[in-house]
Amino acid sequence: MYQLGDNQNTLANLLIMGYDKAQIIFCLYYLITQGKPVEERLDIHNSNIPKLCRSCEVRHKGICGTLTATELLEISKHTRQITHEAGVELISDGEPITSYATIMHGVVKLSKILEDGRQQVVGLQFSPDFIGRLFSQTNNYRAEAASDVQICQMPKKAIENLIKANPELEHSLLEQTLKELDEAREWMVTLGRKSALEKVACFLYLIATHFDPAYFSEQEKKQVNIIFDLPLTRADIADFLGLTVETVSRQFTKLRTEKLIEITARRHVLIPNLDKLKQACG
Amino acid sequence: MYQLGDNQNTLANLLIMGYDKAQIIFCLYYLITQGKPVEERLDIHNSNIPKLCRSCEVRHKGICGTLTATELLEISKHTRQITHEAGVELISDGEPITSYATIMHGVVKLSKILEDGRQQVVGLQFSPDFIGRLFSQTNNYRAEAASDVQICQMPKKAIENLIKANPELEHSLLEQTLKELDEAREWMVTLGRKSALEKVACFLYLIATHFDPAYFSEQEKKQVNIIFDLPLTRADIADFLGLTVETVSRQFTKLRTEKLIEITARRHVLIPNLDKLKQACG
DNA sequence: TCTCCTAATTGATACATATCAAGGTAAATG
DNA sequence: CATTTACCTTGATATGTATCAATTAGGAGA
Repeated sequence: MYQLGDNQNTLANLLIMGYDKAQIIFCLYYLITQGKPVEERLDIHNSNIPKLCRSCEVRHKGICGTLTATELLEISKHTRQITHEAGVELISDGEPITSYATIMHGVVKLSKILEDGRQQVVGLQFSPDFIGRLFSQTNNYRAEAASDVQICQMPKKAIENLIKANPELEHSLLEQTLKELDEAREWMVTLGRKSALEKVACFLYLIATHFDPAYFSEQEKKQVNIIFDLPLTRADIADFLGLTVETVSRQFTKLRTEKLIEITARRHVLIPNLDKLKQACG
Repeated sequence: MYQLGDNQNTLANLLIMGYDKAQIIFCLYYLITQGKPVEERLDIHNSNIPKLCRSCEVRHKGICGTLTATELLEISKHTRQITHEAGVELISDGEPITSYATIMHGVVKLSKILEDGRQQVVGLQFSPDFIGRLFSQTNNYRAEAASDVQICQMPKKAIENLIKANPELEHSLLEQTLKELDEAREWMVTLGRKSALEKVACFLYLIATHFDPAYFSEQEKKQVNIIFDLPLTRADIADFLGLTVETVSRQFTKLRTEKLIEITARRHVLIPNLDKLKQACG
């Protein structure tokens, strides 16, 4: 039998802060396996950076990059790093917003669904993007883990208070929002004015240049093949491009016969020449 | 012969601040017709609000709503209210950004053009929206006056300095950017997943609810017809919806035969029942 | 008021993509 | 290891929208 002890209050606070049951169970699991209070995870003697954040790859990127050590310490008291399997719903359309998150690993798919079931993917987000609609009571899209993802989640209130106190954080969020708006508008051109083949080429180009930027730029320098696993199923790709699965599949084979891509396993793609692929984007 | 006098420096400053020739000629015109220095337009004895802003309808809306009297006075030294005819290009894609603006009247069309000439309208903006891509060196879309528009223009530097000094302004801009992102994503659903008829219905619904909100809400209360002039040509509508002019035209006639709309003159539209139109949006 | 010019509509046809249907393939499960 | 299942591909056909072509309507200017 595991004794909660002082952690009981901590867990109660999680409830108040809007964490859902699954998240709290995760914390319980953490406590039991680690066998020590949550607070101890922050080691301020060793360094000014919270223990939780020290090994975090996005620590200096995204919104965390703008925070001071003190702020990071404060916010890290409320954040939880959570791993989700592909397919898990992170945000439900129309539901009240309780928390925000930063993507540490993986790809998150934002989508909207019409009453009759038609679905449109309205955005893909990668590390270190911030997910959740700021300053709103309810979500107006659905977010789902496209691949296995690791996110750093924090309660709505905590972020909102931090924003009020830190104009630099708000600036960073404005920059990300502007970037997302640019991307959304760029995608509108693809959705509205491009052929099926161009759409699929665009999608592959997007993934090739976003999925693992560090890896990509190395590859790019070497002028060799770019290899990656698609983070989406054909159905998701179709919903992103405003096409059907069948059409997406046909364009994949077309690109393959034109030697613009190679497909080994279903999701495994190799791009021999990124420039050529870019030209196929229209 | 008109003597510039002290205004010569003021005009020279306009050049430095990045105003283009047309705008400076407008200022000259203003000076000549008013016969007094630009600075006198600010009357700080009468009230704390700059004279230029006092009669402005968007004074309490958009970004101006967040400014203090002092800030308004400061910024109004650099702002110029400019009227443009429909069709005038306000922002050129790929060009350096020199100024931003708030829309006072009219509709502004944001578009992107592919090398082969295909065009996609990526946004429509109404009063009191802010136009221009913040924190970027170059524009990544084109902005054009869709109707005759009146804008309040200010140099890039002036706004950026004001943002640094005033977190509330940055918050307001973040809110608008988030709203635009919501709208862009909503439109992606329309572009990707809706039929031509639904697209046109959506467009009409959008205009009906945005064009003149004050007028609309009165009409709405009375449950009577909504009447407005379309701010776009059929070609622009087609580029907004990812369709051709012919298809747009056919859907207009279809909606007309289904009694969802009436078209008197080419651009003049009457909507007898907004709810029915909304249902046609899918 | 008339004429001209552009915008908009309408018609005929072509084509791209959707839809319906049937396999095939790789991973998951017993 | 066999079986199931979900995912993907391929084929045949249908359909919605684009394209090409002609006509009409409306507003600007003479």
